[in-house]
Amino acid sequence: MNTSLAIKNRSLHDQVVSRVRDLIIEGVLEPGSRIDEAHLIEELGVSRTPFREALRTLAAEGLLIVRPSKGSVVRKWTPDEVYSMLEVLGHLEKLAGELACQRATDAEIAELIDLHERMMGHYQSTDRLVYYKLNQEFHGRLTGLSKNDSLIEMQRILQARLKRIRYIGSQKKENWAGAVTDHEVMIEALKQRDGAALGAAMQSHLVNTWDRVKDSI
Amino acid sequence: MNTSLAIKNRSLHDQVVSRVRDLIIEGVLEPGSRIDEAHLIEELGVSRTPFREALRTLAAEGLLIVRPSKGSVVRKWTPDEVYSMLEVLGHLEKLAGELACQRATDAEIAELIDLHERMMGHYQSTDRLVYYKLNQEFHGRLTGLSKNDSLIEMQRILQARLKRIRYIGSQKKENWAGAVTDHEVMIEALKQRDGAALGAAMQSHLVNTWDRVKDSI
DNA sequence: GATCTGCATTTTGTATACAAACATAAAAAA
DNA sequence: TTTTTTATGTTTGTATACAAAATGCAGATC
Repeated sequence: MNTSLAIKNRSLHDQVVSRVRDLIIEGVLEPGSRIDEAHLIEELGVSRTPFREALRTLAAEGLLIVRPSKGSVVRKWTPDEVYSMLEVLGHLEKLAGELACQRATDAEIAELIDLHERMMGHYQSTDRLVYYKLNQEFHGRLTGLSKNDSLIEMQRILQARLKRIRYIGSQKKENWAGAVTDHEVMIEALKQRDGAALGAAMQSHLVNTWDRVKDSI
Repeated sequence: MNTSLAIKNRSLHDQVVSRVRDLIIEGVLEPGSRIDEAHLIEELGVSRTPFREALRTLAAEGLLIVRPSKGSVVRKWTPDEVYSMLEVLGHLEKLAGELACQRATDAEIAELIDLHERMMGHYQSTDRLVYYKLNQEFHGRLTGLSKNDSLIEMQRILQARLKRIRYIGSQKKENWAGAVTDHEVMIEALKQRDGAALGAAMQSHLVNTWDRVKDSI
């Protein structure tokens, strides 16, 4: 019943939060749909108290909305909201790119280049899901190289909110090719430690993301 | 007992969250100190369940840390963390300034100028606390003119985390004068709708903030 | 047929009880 | 004296019970 909750050394709260977060991000719980407390606590094998605490955490992360006395619903983003998130995320990743060029070690850059190569492999073999997952990791890791914890945190929150939408946007073939081109430019700038170029590339990558996803929201 | 919790049309959760948030921001609950559940529950006149849900929300906002089985503590920022927050906030407010110049109406700009004038009045009369409060409002309102909800939200989170620290940093007289000069530059750029200048001014304002606060962390 | 009203059912919100983990301090051993 | 052990009280975590609110539906009314 509570099979996958058996990870040790993590509080029950954290486990419930990440379980439900995954259900939202993966689309098992559809945007706009109501959270069925009774059903989910049964499924997760926890009682209402920790489950509801987890809902509060997820609401603060922006993944769902708690409507007083009317239950919680999975948050559904309007096109305007998606645009605003991409606008901010693009700006944040621009900063991340600039800082990464200043602060990353050569080894860290090499690792990221390696990750990029692996992504290219999955692009060649049209392994969409693996590419998508590595792409999330790529953006997270690159932001990590900024060595700025607040930046990393804000990027992670926005990335989590956008995950579903980006997944949908990655499903058209021509979109994918465009994203890959963007990444090539980013990697080139990172190799040269050209902060301005990397920042600009990351920002325009997210502007392009809007073009790719806007029709599927 | 639960006197000030009597605001209508707000869920108990929201009321507890904002009450405790205020206690943290105002420094009644000191950074690093443990949250005395029993005591605060008594004080607020609520039971543990909604109180603990509120703690989860505040933890997600970054104002406190829940240590499993060891209680919650008011989050205490390291100098590095404060620097990282200011680095991000400066960058976000730079974007806000640029967007505000594009998207704000003339009336909105006039209102902000009016707020600025009022701040100057309180600067003249060395009314530090009022100035400080209006200053928070100024930054919030200016960010609001970006018309970007995600940006507004991220700015608010960071501003809440930094509130105490900025208050401390505003206590030296020469610091205050510097901040006022920054604001003059910002208002001038806003009047001209010069996005680049306003963005740069806002960013450098936050860089200067670091200089003002760094010794009092 | 459409809308309203009242009741039963379901769902949500809060309080409380119990169990588990932790902290403290006194007693025992080294 | 110092360290370890054990006992005790306190705090935290979770489950559950009860109260309040919302929802759905049947019958009444227009």
